[in-house]
Amino acid sequence: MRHWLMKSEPDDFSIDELAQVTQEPWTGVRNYQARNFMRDDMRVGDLVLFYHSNTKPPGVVGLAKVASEPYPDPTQFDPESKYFDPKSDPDNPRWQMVDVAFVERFDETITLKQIQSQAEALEGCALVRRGNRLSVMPIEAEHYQTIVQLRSTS
DNA sequence: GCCAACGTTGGC
DNA sequence: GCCAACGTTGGC
Repeated sequence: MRHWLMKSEPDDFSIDELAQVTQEPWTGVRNYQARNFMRDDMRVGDLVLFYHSNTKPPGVVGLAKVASEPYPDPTQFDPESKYFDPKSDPDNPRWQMVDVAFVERFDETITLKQIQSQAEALEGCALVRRGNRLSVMPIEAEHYQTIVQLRSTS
């Protein structure tokens, strides 16, 4: 099983909303690298660190899991959507995504600051690399453990 | 609000 | 194919 981190701005879609709806299509990813991870590498049941970006404080706020095979993101064909992509061909959709299911909401956010304090253990982790803007990224199993263990030490 | 980092676009 | 201009992300 692989581990992932998926970012969302809580104003857009938060862990609380995921907890309410239980499962949600991960629409709106418009970055090829992030798409490729969802399309090519995710498997149903993979665990996901749910990350809130552009908020105070940014950090991991809970756990989710991959809940579907990849399929075309419908918002790319919806002219009313802010994710509409007029260049995407319906016969060969450009953007694929997966559904994500709620697993757990943490009582307290594991802040980016806490995560960065583990720089040594997280060597090579995309999340702590400089200038990283990927919204979907793989996390090594050991790094996943390092991050989740920050729950009890906070 | 600022700005560094990075992706995309388009002229050549 | 290069690269400058521009747009977006996201921490601070």
